[in-house]
Amino acid sequence: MKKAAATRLNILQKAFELIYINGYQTTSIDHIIATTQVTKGAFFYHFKNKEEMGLAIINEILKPTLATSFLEPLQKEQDPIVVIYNLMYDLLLKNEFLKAEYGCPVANFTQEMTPWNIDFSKALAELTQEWTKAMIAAIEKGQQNGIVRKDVNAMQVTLFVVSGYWGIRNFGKLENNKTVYLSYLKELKNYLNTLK
Amino acid sequence: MKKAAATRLNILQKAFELIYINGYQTTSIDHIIATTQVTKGAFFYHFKNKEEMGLAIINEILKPTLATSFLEPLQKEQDPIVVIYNLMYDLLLKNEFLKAEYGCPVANFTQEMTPWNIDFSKALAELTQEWTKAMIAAIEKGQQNGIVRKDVNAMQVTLFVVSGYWGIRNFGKLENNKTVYLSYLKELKNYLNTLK
DNA sequence: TAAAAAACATACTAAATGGTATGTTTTATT
DNA sequence: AATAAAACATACCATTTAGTATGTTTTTTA
Repeated sequence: MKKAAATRLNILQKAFELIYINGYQTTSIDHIIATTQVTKGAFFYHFKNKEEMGLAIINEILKPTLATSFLEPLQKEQDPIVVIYNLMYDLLLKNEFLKAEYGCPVANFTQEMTPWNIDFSKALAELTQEWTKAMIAAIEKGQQNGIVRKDVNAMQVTLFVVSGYWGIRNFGKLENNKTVYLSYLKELKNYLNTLK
Repeated sequence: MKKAAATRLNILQKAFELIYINGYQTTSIDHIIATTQVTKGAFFYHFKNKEEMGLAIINEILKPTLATSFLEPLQKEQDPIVVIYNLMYDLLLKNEFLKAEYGCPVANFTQEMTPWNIDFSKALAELTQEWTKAMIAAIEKGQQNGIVRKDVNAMQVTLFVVSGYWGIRNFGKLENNKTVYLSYLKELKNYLNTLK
C-alpha cells in the first residue's frame, strides 16, 4: 500500500474506533489527530471536512465489514433458519469488531445523523438495504427448498429480525453486558423455528 | 403552577423537543434558551449544568410519558398478546409524542450517552426496566389465565419484543417513513400468536 | 537529476460552547 | 411596608471546535 493510502486508512480506522465509542459529534478532529499522531495538515489533505471523513468511514470501513461479516454468511447454501441464527450468534457473541458496550455502528450513526444529514442517511440506508436484500434472498431460497413455509413473508421477517438485532444491541449497550444477548438468541431461535 | 415551576417545565419541554430532533450533544444551551425565550441566568438558576437538565428531561418528561403511554396499557386485564400488539400499534402509528423520523427518545439517549455517562445510563436503565417489568407481568398473567403457553419464557419474550420495538424505530428513522412500521406490526402479530 | 506534484507540518482564526460573575427584578414573609 | 429570598437578566470568559493559510518535506515523473 502506498504510504498516503496507509495514512488515510489509519485516520479512518482510529477515527472509527473513537466514534464507535464516543459518537460522531463528540469525537473532535483534534482528538482524532492526537490519537493517530497525524497533523491537521495531513488530516485536511485527505478529507475536505469532518463530514467527508464520516462518509469515508461508512464506505471504507463499515462497508467491507458488512460484506465479510453480514453478507457472506447469508450466502451459504444452507437452511436459512440456521444461517440467520448463526449469523446473529456470531455477530453478538463472537465478532471482535463489534463490542457489546458500544452497540451497532450503523445503528449508532443512524441515530446520530438521521434525519438531518442526508448524505449520511443515504449511505446508511444503502448499507442496510444490502443486508436486508441478502437476508430476504436467503429466506426465499429456503422457501424454494421447502425449508421455510411458503406463506412466510420474507421481507417482513427480515425487517423483524434486523429490528431485533438493532434493538438488542441497544440493550447490550444500555446494560453494558452480553448476557441479554443469550436470552435474545434463545427467543430468536424459537421465533425462527416457527417459520418452518 | 408557580411561575418558576412553569419556567422550568418550559425549558425542559423545549429542550426535549430540540434534543429529540437533533440529539443531546448537538443541542446547545444557547439554542435552548433562544427557543425558550429564557435567559442564561434563568437557565442556570434552574439547572446547575447541562447534564442535570438532561437527567431532568428523563425524569420529568420521559418518565411521565412512560407511565401513561407504555405502562398503563399493559396493566389492563386482557389477553397480553392483544395488549402488547395494540401497545406497539399505538406507539408506532398513533402516538403524537413520538415521531417516526426521530426514533425512540429513550433509545436515542441510550445510544448517545451510554456507556460513558453513568448517571444517564442508570436513569435510562431504570426507565427501561419499568417497561420490561410491566410487560413480563402482563405475559405471566396471560400464562395464569391459560392464554399464553406455560413453556413461554416471559422475560425472554419481553426482551425480544422490546428489542424489536427499538430496532424498528431505528428503521423508521433511517427510512424517514412509517410504512416499515406496518410490515413490522404484521410480523409482530405472527410472532405473538405463536405464544398461544 | 531536475522539476513538479503529492503529502504532510505548523501556526493561526473565527465561531460556538458550557459556564460564571454580578447584577436587577419579582415574589414571599414578617 | 420593610426585608429577605427567590427568580431572572446581562455581560463576560476560557476552552474547544472545525477549518485555513502558508509553509516544508517527500515522492513521483519527465
